[in-house]
Amino acid sequence: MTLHRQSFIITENCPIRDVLDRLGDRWTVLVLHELATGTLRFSELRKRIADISPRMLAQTLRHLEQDGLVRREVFPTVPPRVDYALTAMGESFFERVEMLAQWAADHHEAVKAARRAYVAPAGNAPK
Amino acid sequence: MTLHRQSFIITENCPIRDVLDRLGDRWTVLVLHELATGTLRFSELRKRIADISPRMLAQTLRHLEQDGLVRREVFPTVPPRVDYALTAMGESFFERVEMLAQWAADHHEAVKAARRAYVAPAGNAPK
DNA sequence: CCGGATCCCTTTGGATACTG
DNA sequence: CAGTATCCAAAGGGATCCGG
Repeated sequence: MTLHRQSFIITENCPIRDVLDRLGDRWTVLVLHELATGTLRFSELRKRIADISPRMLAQTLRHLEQDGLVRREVFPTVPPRVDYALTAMGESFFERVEMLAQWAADHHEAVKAARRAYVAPAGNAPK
Repeated sequence: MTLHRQSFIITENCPIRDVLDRLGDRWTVLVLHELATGTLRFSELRKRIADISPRMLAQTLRHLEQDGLVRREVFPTVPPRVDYALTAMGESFFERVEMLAQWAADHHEAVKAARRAYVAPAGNAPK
């Protein structure tokens, strides 16, 4: 999500953006969800998420690591082994995300009902 | 965010996805933030968000309306006037989003510090 | 086993033009 | 005023190959 100059809330380093940009991509929440269950290796994460490509898994983990939400530990064995785990900050972040997920679960039926009941406003097409 | 078959958490109608897909786009949170201050007209929203295009504002509002988070009221006057306001569900949703934003504000410095301190793992480039 | 580099297709969203 | 239609550029992300 590239940010744009000149907006009410989007300033150069708006904290809200810094968080939401991460939630916006397709995999971050899933990775956090899996790591919340405990330390996992790269290949274990791949198995659990199943349809994530190694490229996106690595990228997602790099971002989370960079932000201090995930800790990466390398074992110089052969074959190599790399462990990933949530940091304390990662856990506290995930708590909030879970609360949002809880809201979603609680209101999912209401949202789906609203979608079914919805009728589009009469559009005014040009031409 | 197109969902893919066969994943641990991503099922056909995963509630988490239903929520996060909305948070992921660029404008939803901003629109919610503005509407949280009270009822607004289309053009008022445009002024407040400033760099949103009419296309994206309309699209974002349609989505929110469809999900039952925003109520749309048309006045058949001339010139036309359309009001937008959060529904009760929209307000309760925004509460959670704000809690996430609060976390972001609280930890923004820590995250930025982590980013500065971060050194990329020794890459293994081909060739 | 871990994960970077490259290629390429798909989706998102900005700019512009137009209508009821 | 309140939108919709169309076109197009940029970003996201999958597939594949490769090297430590």
